[in-house]
Amino acid sequence: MAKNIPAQSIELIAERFHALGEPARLRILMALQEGERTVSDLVESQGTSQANISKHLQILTARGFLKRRKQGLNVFYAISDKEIFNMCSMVCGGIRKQLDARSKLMK
Amino acid sequence: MAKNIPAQSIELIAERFHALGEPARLRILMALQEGERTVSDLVESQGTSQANISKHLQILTARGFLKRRKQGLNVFYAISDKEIFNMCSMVCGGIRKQLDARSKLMK
DNA sequence: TAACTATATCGCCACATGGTTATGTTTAGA
DNA sequence: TCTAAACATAACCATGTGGCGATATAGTTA
Repeated sequence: MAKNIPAQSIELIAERFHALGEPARLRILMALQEGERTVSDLVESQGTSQANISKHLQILTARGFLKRRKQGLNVFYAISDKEIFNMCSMVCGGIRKQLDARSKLMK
Repeated sequence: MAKNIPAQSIELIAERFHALGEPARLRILMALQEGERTVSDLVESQGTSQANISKHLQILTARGFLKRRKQGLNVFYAISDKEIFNMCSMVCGGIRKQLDARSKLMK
């Protein structure tokens, strides 16, 4: 399946996981799950500074998770790789398994 | 699919992605793909310090990716959640798509 | 052109993190 | 019990990173 991943690619893969390993960025992705949003929209819904949102959007875009569309004064961001959510589901499954195993040990 | 993820879980998901967002840890996972290994095995194959390997193993274990088995003086680590590799495959797919899109722009 | 709005970027600071060396702990064997 | 081996943990340092406020830039409108 995921065999024989060239050593060089490891860095690229890590970069992507790293980009997803930040609650603030995951929250942005969740917000975008329902459709494209402007920076201002996100600033409002996430309750953090505009500079902060822009920085996170920049990272997610550079890693290929988001796409940018400029329209007048606004910039719309949208999910460009929906696989993200499958990955989140997998992670959730793992967490569930881990919690189950832990609660069995506690019995 | 991955809808309605409670806000509280976001932190847990991020923790897991974060654990995978480190080349050194990904390399350990790749090495374990072929079966369980002792800490010494990994120290040798990864070419870094034993303390460093142990620290990474601790993180991967705490996040539920690895399991530990002690035998005499040795400690064997093994993959406990094979979904990791599916996730890596997804990420690789994303990278490929991104590179393709980029090379088309360069034509 | 001037003023305003939306976004990007910069400079800074506090904190997290990866790596190293040194030390502790556990287990096996003499 | 003493020593040595395998691993874990602590202490430390250098670097990376998330957050903020301030500022620059681009596009709109008057």
